[in-house]
Amino acid sequence: MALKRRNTEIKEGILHILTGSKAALSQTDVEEQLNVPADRATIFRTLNRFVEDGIAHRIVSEEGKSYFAVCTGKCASGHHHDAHYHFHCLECRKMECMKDEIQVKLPKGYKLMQANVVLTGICAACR
Amino acid sequence: MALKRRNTEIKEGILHILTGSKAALSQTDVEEQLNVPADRATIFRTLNRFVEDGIAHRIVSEEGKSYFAVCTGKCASGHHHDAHYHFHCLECRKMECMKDEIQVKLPKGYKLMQANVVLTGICAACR
DNA sequence: CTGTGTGCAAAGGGTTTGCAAGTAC
DNA sequence: GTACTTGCAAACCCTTTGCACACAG
Repeated sequence: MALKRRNTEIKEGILHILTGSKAALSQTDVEEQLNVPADRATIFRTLNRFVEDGIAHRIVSEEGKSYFAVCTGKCASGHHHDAHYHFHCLECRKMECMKDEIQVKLPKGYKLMQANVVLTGICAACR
Repeated sequence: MALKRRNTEIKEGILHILTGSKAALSQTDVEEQLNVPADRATIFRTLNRFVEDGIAHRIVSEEGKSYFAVCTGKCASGHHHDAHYHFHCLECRKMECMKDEIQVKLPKGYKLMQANVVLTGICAACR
């Protein structure tokens, strides 16, 4: 079972940033946008806690960096429906969450637990 | 334009390993399977060169690690068709290349250049 | 008061680079 | 001989952890 959570300024600040952002944000992004001073480790732990608690989901870019975005409705703790895909723009570096989910037809016997789908290219705004 | 390539034992050894493997391999995997002694940096550069030259493609796992696999036919230098998806087994840690390609319907104006699709779970062999 | 949250500092792990020596052609 | 390759060593970047103190409930 999960630990109890407390409300703190930092947590709410981070959540507010995530909620207000259309794109998924890296830890560094969050760090820069946060107006409350906070340690790297704190942000790291907070983001991970959000993922654990089903508040946000993590996307790993093709560069190996983690990005975070608030979950849209369907996510529950430990059971994410984040099979929607993401678009990472090489120009503006934004990691956008796309609405559509990918359709996967896994062979027999395979148990799917998570999906990490990142498309890379140039977004509409940058062309 | 690309540099000229030379044939060396290390390069051929690495290529042989990749060709003979059904799963995509990490740099460490290659390092362990290589019978010729080779430096980390060399393997790193060789793998990257393979990707540049269109011989192999790179897949980044949900953990941020890179995996490499030989391209299947359609890949050309700088223009990969690696939109097929990959399955990363949490049990045996294998990164399998699946044959099917994902279908993506990108919004207008988006230019797709690369895809990194990794599904995570338990593979058939591990259940 | 109890246990979660935070900061500081340091380690970890994979990736990347500079430079000089080695070697394919 | 030229220029691509390799090894060594070190740097890099993001991520992660230990520990002691701060603070919400």
